[in-house]
Amino acid sequence: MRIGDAAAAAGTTPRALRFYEQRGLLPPAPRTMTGQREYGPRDVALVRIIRELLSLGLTVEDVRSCAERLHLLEGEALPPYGSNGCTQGTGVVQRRLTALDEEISRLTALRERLAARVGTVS
Amino acid sequence: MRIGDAAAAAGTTPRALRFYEQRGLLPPAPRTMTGQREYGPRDVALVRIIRELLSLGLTVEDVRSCAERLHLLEGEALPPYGSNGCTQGTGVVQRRLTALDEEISRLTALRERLAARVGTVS
DNA sequence: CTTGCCTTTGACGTATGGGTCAAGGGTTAG
DNA sequence: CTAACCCTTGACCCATACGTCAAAGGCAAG
Repeated sequence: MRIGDAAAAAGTTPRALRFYEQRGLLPPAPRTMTGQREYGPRDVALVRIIRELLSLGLTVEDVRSCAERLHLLEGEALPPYGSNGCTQGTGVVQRRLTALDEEISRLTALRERLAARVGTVS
Repeated sequence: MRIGDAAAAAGTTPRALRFYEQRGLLPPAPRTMTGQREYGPRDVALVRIIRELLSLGLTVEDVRSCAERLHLLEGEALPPYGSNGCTQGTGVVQRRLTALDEEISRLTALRERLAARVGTVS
């Protein structure tokens, strides 16, 4: 499977896959004799996981920091998320939750101050 | 008053003042014969208002869109914010409030989905 | 063999609110 | 007059998660 098909199968673009590899979210893909990347179904599944984690608000750096754990998964089984694998152990999700809470508080306070400026017109 | 003093008086930097002027938040400052910008106390007050609006979460574009109303203020009186001047009439603040609410909702939903992934470990 | 799509790398663009030089000229105190 | 600081414009920098473009080569079908 070449990059275009793998990207489509994972619901994204070749550019994103190269980006994930460059940033260490994906292990370097094996290459054909002519230098083209080769992907298998496990890579597609891995990309799906990465994209889900990113869509949940984790940063590229967050995912990269637990990328080794993702790579360690052998066989065809994929991690059940809640119980082991990447999310637990590093605390990266906890830190993200904290950051999200802080951002929500900040925006809420901003909203209130802004609303106070314009009165209770709503 | 030249730009450095005006910026200091308004609690910011010369760069910011040039930036506001370039982006249309401030009217173009009159120049000396040698091309240096000249500011008065009213300009300083205007910059303070701009900075407060920005700190309240309005974007540069938001403030620019009501810049004319700000410029219209004559005499030494400054607007009481809540009752007239920029904030009311254009709806820009209302739109910002809506955008803030949407962002808060988005982050809150994200927070919940992320928390659900990791379980109720907290 | 050629056409046309796919892949490679590298470099630049996106939006925000300015920060940070850099080169050249103004201004003021001594 | 000169040092020391101030001002001018222009251009590049930050961080995010890629998109887009470009030049150059690979691959399968006709």
